[in-house]
Amino acid sequence: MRWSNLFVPTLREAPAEAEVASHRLLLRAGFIRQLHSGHYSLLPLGLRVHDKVADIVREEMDAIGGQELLLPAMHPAWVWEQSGRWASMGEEMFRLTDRKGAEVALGMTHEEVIAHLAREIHSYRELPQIWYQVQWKFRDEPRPKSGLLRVREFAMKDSYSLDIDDAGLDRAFDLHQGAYTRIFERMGLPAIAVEASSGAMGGSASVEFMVPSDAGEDDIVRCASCGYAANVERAVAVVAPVDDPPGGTLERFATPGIRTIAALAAAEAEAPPQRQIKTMVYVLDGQVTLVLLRGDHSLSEQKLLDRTGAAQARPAGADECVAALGASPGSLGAVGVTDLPVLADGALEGRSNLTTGANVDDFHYRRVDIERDIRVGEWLDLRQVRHGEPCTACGRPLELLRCIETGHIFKLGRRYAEAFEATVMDAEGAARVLTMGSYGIGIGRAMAAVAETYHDERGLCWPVSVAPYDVAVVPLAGRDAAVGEVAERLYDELCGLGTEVILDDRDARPGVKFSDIELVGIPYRVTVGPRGLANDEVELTERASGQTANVPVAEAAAAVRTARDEALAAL
RNA sequence: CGGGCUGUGGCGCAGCUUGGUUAGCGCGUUGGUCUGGGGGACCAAAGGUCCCGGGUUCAAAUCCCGGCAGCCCGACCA
Repeated sequence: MRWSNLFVPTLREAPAEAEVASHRLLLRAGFIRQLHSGHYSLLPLGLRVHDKVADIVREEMDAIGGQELLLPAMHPAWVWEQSGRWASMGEEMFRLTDRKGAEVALGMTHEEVIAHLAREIHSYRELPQIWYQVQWKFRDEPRPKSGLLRVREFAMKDSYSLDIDDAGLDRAFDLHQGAYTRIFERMGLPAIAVEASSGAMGGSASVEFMVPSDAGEDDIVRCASCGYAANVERAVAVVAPVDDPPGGTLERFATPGIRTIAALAAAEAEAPPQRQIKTMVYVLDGQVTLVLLRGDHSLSEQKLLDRTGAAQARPAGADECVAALGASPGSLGAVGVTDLPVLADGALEGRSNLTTGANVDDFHYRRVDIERDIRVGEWLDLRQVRHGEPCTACGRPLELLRCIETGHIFKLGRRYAEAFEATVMDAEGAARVLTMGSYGIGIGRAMAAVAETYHDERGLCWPVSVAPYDVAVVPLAGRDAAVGEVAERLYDELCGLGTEVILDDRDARPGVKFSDIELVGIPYRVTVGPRGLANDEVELTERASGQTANVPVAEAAAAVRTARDEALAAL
């Protein structure tokens, strides 16, 4: 490809709305353009990277026996009604009505469609199956952001395993875990497989693939010494015991104007945060519920959902607190509460001589013994793990890492197959409901994660496996015709060797060409100039390291090919 | 959904507080001359519903009301 024919609208300055590196650079380098919040056009270079990512995914899916298919992006409402998700999905699903008045939706995932298709399997002899597609998903995200990282329409590779029993599902799950590990390795992404919550999907196992990045939206916990890794939604850590001095009888005392844990700790020597009870009022599926944590701990809402099985949780409003407990946030507590469910985090178990709100504005209780004074309905793990807390497996400090979720695999079980009556005959002639797994990778998000991982102050630095082109040949022609001829010859030679090459044939100054090529992030640059040609040499520069070597013209193409192949093999 | 910020040529911005020349600057774009190994110089030119609608006023990019869009934080989110 000649640069002069290529549509690469590079920008010298990043548009003001772009904040994170991948967003800024993909815009500046002419890979993407926004049409609308959360909807991006992939320009020629962007599409090439996107395709390369998708092709790596396809190769590894094929390698574990996956079969590619393509399902509709638009679904009739009835398939979602059949699984019960038409009602439960809420506003995240784009819904519309066709000319006949029929309700339809844009698919945000395809479990239903797969389960419906799976009815065509009748015998255990036809199992197992792994079906996958690279299809556009539509999700009406409340807040699209960060370029390609969080959008409302995006390509996802989603695969689904169909098995007759749990052992088969386990096998399919393990195959996917292996495939995902190879996929991210090949893209150069240092993805960490972590235990995760399966969230609204349910299921017995759930692993997320997380790429560390400040641009991410998820936190994981990792133990560098034993390898334990989990999403904070699920992570556990050792809680160092707190020494409670001997207490005594419960006592109410005035705390005028004190509304926060910190303010109470400042006012009361006997009430440091770890000796307070934090009382949070939540509405779980419509039921007002008290959630108790140690004062210095914070609640993980996902844990609350997972542990209680509630579909929805939201903090109660101030008015709801007053209605339920008679006081406003800041003076709330669970002492004496008998008419509301009380959930408490395990870190509070056995504690005494604590301080908490008295359910009267501007009053707290001291010397609370949690077993004696509070009727705890259930003890649950609800707290969010903090950086540096000891690992439960090996005792070493855990690290908290911000990450981009690039893949998620989980076992669905029989929920969807049951809803669609996807059953097969087993060897004994009995009907058995299929069990399914569901496995996703966001293609565009993975691409953005690579951009987040590989860039510098000059621009993008794509790993060769996903780079839009392998090499750029840059003639510094001026009026020197020989330079142009050598560049053309090298271009042909490189194409012939199977490398993907751009010839920068623009009549532009060297600085312009170099800057653009570095911004775009082509892994190798061959510079052809009169200076080098005087010695029958060209320069070979590696984008990532900036290292340049002089190479005889006759050997240049082969040198590029070798360098590329070696880099590819190293991934 | 709550909080904050922003909408002015393709991109980055100024002008708005205190209404009043022909709406300006840098970059980019087009033509030309020179230049030719890191965004070069000079000359000439094109390019604008100042987000939209209404209002106030002799007069609105500027003030007022309403809307829309975008970004950030939070909430939410396989």
